[in-house]
Amino acid sequence: MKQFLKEYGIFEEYLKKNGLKLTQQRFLILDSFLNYGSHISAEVLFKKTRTRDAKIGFATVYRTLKHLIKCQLARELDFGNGRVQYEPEYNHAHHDHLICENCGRYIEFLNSQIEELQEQVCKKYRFQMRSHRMHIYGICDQCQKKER
Amino acid sequence: MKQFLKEYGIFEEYLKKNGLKLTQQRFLILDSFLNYGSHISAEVLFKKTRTRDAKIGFATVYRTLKHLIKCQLARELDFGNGRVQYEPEYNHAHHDHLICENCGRYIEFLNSQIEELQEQVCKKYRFQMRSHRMHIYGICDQCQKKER
DNA sequence: GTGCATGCAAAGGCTTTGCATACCA
DNA sequence: TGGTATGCAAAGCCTTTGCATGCAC
Repeated sequence: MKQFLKEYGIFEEYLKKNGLKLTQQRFLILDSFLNYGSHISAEVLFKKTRTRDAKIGFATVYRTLKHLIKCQLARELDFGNGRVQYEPEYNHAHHDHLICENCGRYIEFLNSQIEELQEQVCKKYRFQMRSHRMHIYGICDQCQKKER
Repeated sequence: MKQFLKEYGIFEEYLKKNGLKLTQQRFLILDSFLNYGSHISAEVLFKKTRTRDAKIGFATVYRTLKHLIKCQLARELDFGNGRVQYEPEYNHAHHDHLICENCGRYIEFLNSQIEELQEQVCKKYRFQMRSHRMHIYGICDQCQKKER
């Protein structure tokens, strides 16, 4: 629990502000989440956390994730495979995803020209953008090589 | 059942090719789907079809939708609200969506520059694109006006 | 007639909720 | 001490599957 001090601080502040309690479980889940370092499903996060606290429950993981989203430490991602993924949001700039339909790998990318064009589109439709997601589905480089 | 002759033809051919049967229900569901003219959920499609055939079942709607996707008459869309939406694919060029988080309205748009940049991104990562989705979430013009 | 299709209901998978107990403040 | 948090299990929601009956071919 040495790194991610800022994130802990944000979570602590959020909990205090909302009259919520600073429990071991909540910080254990946050820590597992941040240490995973990539998109993670609630199930995997549950399992990861369980290796450190054998009694943790599924419901606690889901409830904690909701809090992490509220204080913008986490972000929800739905790749349309029936289970929501979560990824760290703090200190993690906006980006889009290439999703390999073969191995399930996610590649993050950011293209400022696309971002700018998105804003232009919104202007044209007088649409007030709050967030946006771009998902490109296909086959990644490594899987293409394997197929040959 | 006068319009959409081409779509009926495509479905018929698909069914025959795969040794499937041309049932009333299947064509009734296809017709309700095409006549709806916009993104539709399985539940709404079920209800729409039910007004024409009081005995139609949920499972038949889902099973038929799977076939419509296979023969590319329909396309699945997941806006991350827990239920999948379906939209006509035949004669309906690729486009992206602005999704109003207030009223739920979907606005379709297409920006060829964005499309081109997406291909460039894929090239850079040697990623073989199969499909892509861009969803912009926010508040639509009409809802902004109402808020004032 | 044969075999796929249907409709019903039950089961699945993921997520949320209810409730008694535990624990932070 | 008082009230929120937890863990368990049950319930919810959307979708799929199993099965007996029905219907297309």
